Amino acid sequence: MSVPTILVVDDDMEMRQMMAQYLRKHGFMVHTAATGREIQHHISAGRIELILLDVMLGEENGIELCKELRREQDVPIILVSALSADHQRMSGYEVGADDYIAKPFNPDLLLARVKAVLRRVRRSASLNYRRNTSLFSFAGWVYDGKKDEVLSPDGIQIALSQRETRLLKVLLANPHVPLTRDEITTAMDVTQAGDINMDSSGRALDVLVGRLRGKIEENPKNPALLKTERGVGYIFAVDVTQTEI
Amino acid sequence: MSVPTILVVDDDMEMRQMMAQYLRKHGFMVHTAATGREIQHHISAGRIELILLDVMLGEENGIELCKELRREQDVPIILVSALSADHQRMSGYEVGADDYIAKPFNPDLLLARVKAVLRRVRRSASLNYRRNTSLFSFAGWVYDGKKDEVLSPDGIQIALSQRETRLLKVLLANPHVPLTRDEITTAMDVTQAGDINMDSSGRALDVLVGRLRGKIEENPKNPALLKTERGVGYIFAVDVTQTEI
DNA sequence: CCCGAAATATTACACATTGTTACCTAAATA
DNA sequence: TATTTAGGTAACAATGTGTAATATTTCGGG
Repeated sequence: MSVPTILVVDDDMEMRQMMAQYLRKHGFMVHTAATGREIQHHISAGRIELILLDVMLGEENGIELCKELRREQDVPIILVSALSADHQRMSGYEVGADDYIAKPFNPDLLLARVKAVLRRVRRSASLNYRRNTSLFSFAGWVYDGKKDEVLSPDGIQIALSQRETRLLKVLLANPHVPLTRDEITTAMDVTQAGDINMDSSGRALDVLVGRLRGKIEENPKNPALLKTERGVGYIFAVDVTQTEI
Repeated sequence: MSVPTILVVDDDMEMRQMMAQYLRKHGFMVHTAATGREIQHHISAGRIELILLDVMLGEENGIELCKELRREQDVPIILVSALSADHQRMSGYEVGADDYIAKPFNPDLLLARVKAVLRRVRRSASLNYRRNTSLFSFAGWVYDGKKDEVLSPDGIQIALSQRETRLLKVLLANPHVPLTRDEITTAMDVTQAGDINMDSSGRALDVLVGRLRGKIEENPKNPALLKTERGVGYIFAVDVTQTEI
């Protein structure tokens, strides 16, 4: 199993099947389980992306199970229960559930809430992922987020140093925004954890900008891309007003 | 503003204040707003970690606002509304809300659900962070996964070069395992995406090992930690059989 | 339009990092 | 033991990067 899968846990077979079928009908991969033991089994076996957990699980207690799962795992859990009093709901949230749905429920609403939780999880994941390796491109310039080089609009590879790459990354990630020296300096260090901070006081940034211009600008003396915003800092932008013949 | 803050948006001042006060009482930083315009303002001004958004916002429509916000932002949103019919709830989830709470609500339950969403967001974030920067330690040697330095068992900081750090990281991550030159070479490049592959043919690795030994070994000529496995490669290990006086 | 102060650019230099090469030593093997 | 082979290391070269000194540009006020 490697496709993200929802695990439906309920000791009532009918209920279990109903939920599973409904979710499958809407395009999800679904596995089912009836006991806590089986949950563990599924989790260690593969990629469970969300657990729909019944609170009253025969001998076992869904709340307890949820608490245990949370100790080791970060799998999102939606509790489902016939107990709908506020204090019962709250104990569900307290043990780390992501949502708490009262039975009987409207299956469409269940679906909506499942989607909401998944959306949240996936979003956070992809955002953080991008932070490190996404592709940046602007005005035809492409940085692959990995190698120390950029592709010019003509498709020519231009090798950069590590430091130059980081500078470019920060600027490309914020096109048309004038960045202050401090912002750039900070961002360059944050960009790649684990470095001695660059001293934002000295002229290091200016020198670096100069070097980068030397590599990516047609005419470094009169930069068309990496421009200076006097009194502010630098900006990566295309001047649309500029009349090109 | 730099502390994570909850933004409460409701055109009814009493309601707004009530929610804000309650959340503040429970340790949250809270800002309030009455219109969509103000939301934008708060978001661009600083770190809003969660928005509690009333669905019926005078002239404006919370659902629409939510949809718009989602287009650009990833801020978690909990919708609050007097409209509690299933289809109304569902339209809330559809536009990307993380939760939908019906008025009137039990403030404790609101709090629980706010916490549930924040927990989810923060968890995902910190997990992804760790993915890149976990801590390695072995036999008293600690590498924090970030800075280019290690702590010796005596707690002394030893500065390393980038390359040395990567080598150590690979070795620390596989203690007691003899690694071939190829494995080390590959791992060092994979470790940090975006590099020209190190040529595993030359003697670069040997030289690097020598340099690292010079920094971390008591007696570099007779290494006690970073040992050579002749015909294989290198290994980071403590020889327990060795009788130390 | 010119001057001077402030901001930015550039140049020269110092130093660290890192790979290569050549030569040396130690270990394995016949 | 002689020979062979793997690993160690010194010296060098190519880069990368920051600092400091110097040059240049920009912009507001005479």
